[in-house]
Amino acid sequence: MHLIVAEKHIAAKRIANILSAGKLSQVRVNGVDTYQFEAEDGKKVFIGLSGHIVKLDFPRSYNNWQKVEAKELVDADVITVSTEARIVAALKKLGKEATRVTIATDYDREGELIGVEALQIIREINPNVQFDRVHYSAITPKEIIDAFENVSNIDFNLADAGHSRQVLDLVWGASLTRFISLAAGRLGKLFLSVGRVQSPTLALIVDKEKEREAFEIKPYWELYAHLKDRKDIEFTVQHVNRRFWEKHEVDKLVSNLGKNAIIKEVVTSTKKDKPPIPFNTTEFITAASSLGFTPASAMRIAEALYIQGFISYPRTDNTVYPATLDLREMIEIFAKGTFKEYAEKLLAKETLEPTRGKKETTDHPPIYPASLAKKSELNEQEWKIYEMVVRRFFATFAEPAIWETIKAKFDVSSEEFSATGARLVEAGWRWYYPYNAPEDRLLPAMKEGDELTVREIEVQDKETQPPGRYGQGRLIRTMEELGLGTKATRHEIISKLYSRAYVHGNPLQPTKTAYAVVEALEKYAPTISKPEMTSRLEADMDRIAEGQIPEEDVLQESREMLNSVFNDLEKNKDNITESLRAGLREDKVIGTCSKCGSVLMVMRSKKGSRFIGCKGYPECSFSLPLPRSGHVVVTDKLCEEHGLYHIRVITEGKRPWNLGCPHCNFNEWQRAQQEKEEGTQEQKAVDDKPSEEQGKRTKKITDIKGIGKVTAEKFDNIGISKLEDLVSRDAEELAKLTNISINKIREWQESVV
DNA sequence: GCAAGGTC
Repeated sequence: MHLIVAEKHIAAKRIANILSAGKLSQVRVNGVDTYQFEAEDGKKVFIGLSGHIVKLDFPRSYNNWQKVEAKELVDADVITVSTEARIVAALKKLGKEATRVTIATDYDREGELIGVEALQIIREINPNVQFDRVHYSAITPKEIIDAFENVSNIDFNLADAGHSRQVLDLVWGASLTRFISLAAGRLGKLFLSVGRVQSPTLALIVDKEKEREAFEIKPYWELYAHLKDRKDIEFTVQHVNRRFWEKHEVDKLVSNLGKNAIIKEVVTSTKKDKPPIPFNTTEFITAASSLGFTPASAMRIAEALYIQGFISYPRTDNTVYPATLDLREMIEIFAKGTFKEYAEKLLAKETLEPTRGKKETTDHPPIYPASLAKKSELNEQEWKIYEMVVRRFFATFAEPAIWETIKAKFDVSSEEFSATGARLVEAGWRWYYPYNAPEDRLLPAMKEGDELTVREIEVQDKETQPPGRYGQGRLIRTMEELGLGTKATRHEIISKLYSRAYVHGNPLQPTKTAYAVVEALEKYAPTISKPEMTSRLEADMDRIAEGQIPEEDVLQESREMLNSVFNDLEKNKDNITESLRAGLREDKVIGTCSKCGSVLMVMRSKKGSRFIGCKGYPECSFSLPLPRSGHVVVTDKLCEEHGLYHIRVITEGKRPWNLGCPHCNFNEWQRAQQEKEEGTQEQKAVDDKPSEEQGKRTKKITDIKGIGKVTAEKFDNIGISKLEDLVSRDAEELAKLTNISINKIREWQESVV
């Protein structure tokens, strides 16, 4: 039997479909769908993985943060543990029968590693199995058939390169995370994380904030003249100095200006505005940002569209359509339906020459629309994203847009003014892709020597602005430029910074805790706070992939470096603890106590519950309640009534909750309580009963709303029959074992508590 | 409980 292993289920299915010419059967092996058919040379079985099916970790004995020092992780053993039990089991079962294995994972470094991970599992059971590798960069009949006619060998060096990345990320990340968390005394859910990608990203945000703080705001003035031509058409021109730094200068100038203006020079020209390049993930996220989508939601929606078959694979670096894609055929799909007129116009062209971006890779094609959707099939947000992908796809085949521009110079009492105008004369690609088009800036027809009247002189007060904070879209772009993260992880890294309460708001604003962590790292572990760690790793991985250096040497050198970082860290542990704690303290300040004027801050009672308390305690006993769970983030928005900072509560996997001013919130809660009391006095006795009953009833899993027989059986299969078991197990693990969405499971777990 | 990278 010939076993073919793809990176994901859908890829296995589509490849099997192509190679069997549609004559395949679906067979479930250990709960995993596989695709099989009889070929001339025997039976072929296709299985899809779910990306990595194993991960690296430390042995269990290193798990206790308090007992095992962070430094010990540097030279600790690194073991491989499986994360996809069902798939691993299916691989073993099929691998035992196989005489030949073909690795058909994605054509990139991680794909090579994912393939080798699967192969190693198979070889444990079947050491002598024959194996090979196929390469394709789009799942089209031509590419797939070519690939299987030209099989090549697995590149173990390339997989080693990927493996070295895994080891370094784990060793550096886990050890420094543990060290910083222990030093700050932040254990449990509130730990402070450190990583090769997240820490330099956080440093970008902190550095930007520091730049803003250091920025000196300076006033300046701009001078405008509102003119009127002979036909009474009005327009505005600006003094060529643009910015005046002294008010008296501009005042003096204004006092000398007369009522007449003369056109000194008119230059007209045409400007070509090139069509946009195909979407890769970063380009897509940037475009979606300008429509108001966050990167995480844009990717979530793209994933949903991909699963439904409406768009191609959304995680790609590639900005060049591979030659094997039949582009005309792709456009023909849209010759009916919503985009008919656009498709027809493109199809009328003799040749279709798409634009190409700078990045050409082998992983996947750029993102393109894969099938025709009706508006009624999608929700509003999905439609917006889908429409954008379709329009962008079309725009990449369209002509440039053509603008007519005018630059004119004016003389008012020997002072020079100027104006520019632009008018779109040929929409070109902008007809297909009308998003964020610049507006026409119209100027009346004019020629040199024309005389005009000055209707009014205007001086505008302005101030220089500090550099803007990073919006999520811009941050993703910057991360890509610096080589931080990958197409599939950048938006997740940003989500991570939010859920660790390192940042809040959009554009992103760092907390004082983030300042403290970044400063500690920059001082004592600068390697991991800079993007250069990634570029250096990339260079090392290239050398491993090319066989110039063994993986072990790179790991050895890196561990030595990390050990010397730890020497520094341990020498300065007290300093680090002090500065981290100072940062954490600052993040807890809510404002000033209205009763005694002392500082109000987030505190913990002896029992462990959280509240806002006054530093003047015990003389002053003012306090406000806080929600029991989630990160409390103090924002910089001030309540005008109470002078307290607004609060946001962040829980991983949930939308942030803007609680607002804690005092206002408390007042509202009190009012609601009172109304309830007044309205339900008599009903109270009745209300108590059901809750008692509920206490007795919620013993069985099926008592939870949304869990029926089928779901209960799924849980039973993995050994969960009691409510306590459901609640105490890790939601993520349960999601993997049962194939039920993690959010559902969390919802059920929370409904019990 | 720790990272980053796949995929869902």
